Amino acid sequence: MTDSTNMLAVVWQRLRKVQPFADLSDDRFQGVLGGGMIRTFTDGHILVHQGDPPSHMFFVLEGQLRTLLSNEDGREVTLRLLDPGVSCMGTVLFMGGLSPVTVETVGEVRVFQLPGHFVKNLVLQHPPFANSMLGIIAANYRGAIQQIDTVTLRTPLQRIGHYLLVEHILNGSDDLMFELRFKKSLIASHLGMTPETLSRAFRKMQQYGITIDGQTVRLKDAFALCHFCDLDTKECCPFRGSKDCLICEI
Amino acid sequence: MTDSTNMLAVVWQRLRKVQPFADLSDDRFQGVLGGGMIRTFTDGHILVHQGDPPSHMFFVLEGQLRTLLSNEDGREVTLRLLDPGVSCMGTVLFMGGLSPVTVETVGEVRVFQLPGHFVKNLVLQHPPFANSMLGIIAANYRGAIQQIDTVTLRTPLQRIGHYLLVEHILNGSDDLMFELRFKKSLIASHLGMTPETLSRAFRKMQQYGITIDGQTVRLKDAFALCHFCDLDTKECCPFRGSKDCLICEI
DNA sequence: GTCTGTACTTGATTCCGGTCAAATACGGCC
DNA sequence: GGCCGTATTTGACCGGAATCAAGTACAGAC
Repeated sequence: MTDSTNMLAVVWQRLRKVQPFADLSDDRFQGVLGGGMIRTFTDGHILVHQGDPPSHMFFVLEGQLRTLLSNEDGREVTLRLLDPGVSCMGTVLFMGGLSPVTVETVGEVRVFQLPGHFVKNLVLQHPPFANSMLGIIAANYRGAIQQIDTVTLRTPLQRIGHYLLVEHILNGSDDLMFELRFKKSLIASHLGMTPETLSRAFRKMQQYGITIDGQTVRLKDAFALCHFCDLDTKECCPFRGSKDCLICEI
Repeated sequence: MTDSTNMLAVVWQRLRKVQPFADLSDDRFQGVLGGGMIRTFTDGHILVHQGDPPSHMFFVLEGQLRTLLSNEDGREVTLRLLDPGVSCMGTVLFMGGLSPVTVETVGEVRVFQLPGHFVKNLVLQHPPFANSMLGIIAANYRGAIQQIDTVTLRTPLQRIGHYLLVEHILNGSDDLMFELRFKKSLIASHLGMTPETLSRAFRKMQQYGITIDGQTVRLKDAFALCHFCDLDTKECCPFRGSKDCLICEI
């Protein structure tokens, strides 16, 4: 088996079942694989600069990416933190104009990149694919709205509580202990605060029965984070409406 | 001519040439009109509550709408301010789940509302429509990203400068005087600050040769707002790259 | 093991924007 | 014109997060 067949097998395995490819026929998916390429980058590599014309849609195969905004004096906000199976720049392709975001690797990363015109053609030729793309973009939009909510309407403590809650739910919420997926400085940047503030807020969370040690988060009980729940998150909570949840009670 | 024919004429005139309808055939557009309905609301009416399941996509015919987020203690951020010809809730339909935003009238408003399932069907049946929807959603997403940039990376003064610049460009940028489209408290809410801070910042703008008197904005010269330009906005600037622009020079 | 660089924590200080309160301007109405 | 309600402005004050500055923990190189 050649190296490139090996790689393709990896892509297949990673991307076959995720949006926007899940609804494609095997044939068409094969065509997609042929239309794109696999690339590997080292830590801190910039895949797209703010202001570049968008050329590709990227799918994370291994490692992590982040999308971010920055201003002239070097301050930055992290918009999204991407794990394997997740895509970026798909939206930007349809915005017209230049990319408002920068895409940067976090550690060593392997991505699958698909040319923009390829994605656009697929949208026009294959309605279910267009539908998937709509779903992806809409989901990203929801994330952006969530972030606006977070940075404008919540205190640092609430932001972190909410972030931990979402992570906990993503993690299956069956364990009272889980690992932070990203290093703290990135989380701080995502939540629109400095690492110092994040650190202090983590300490304060002990009052709520939540302790953070390194990358490990420990919860006193399954409902420790309920205090930070909101309508949006409640929808995804496996204990939704449980009598033990103080918030859901109300 | 009956009243309802009159109304339909208004809708036709307002919506025929705007996205996502511009690319539809007259026949299909007629079908769209038949599938939706026209409604009128008074000031402060809530069309959609945060947490409602999204049911319709709305198009402003006359008046203004705003979309907003709010938290438990009544603080709110305005996400978008909609003038006639603009739509909302289109994105939310494709997000799945409940609406993260509230939609509220600003003054008396006439809207055209199209059922969600109607929009979704059209997307599946008519690829160019799907493409338009992608464009709309992507544009909204760009707006959201712009807003994150604004509230996290810019000072109040910069936010307002940028806001005025965009308004100026939308206005055609041929006049050194233009009117604010929205009342100041709404603008403040959109920019993530209090009316007091907005007021003080307006005053400071005099240093840059920009005076605000009531709803009227006066610029010292055509380049007074260049100080607040960014890459994204530069793309839309009619004087882009002009030698007279201090910023573009660099 | 030490050394080194990075990430994180902790403390002291500063400053910006929010809050509260009061004054003022403005538009609609009679 | 005068009156009233709302929007905006202005001022005084306060609090919380950023900043600056050390100090600490930790992983990796050797």
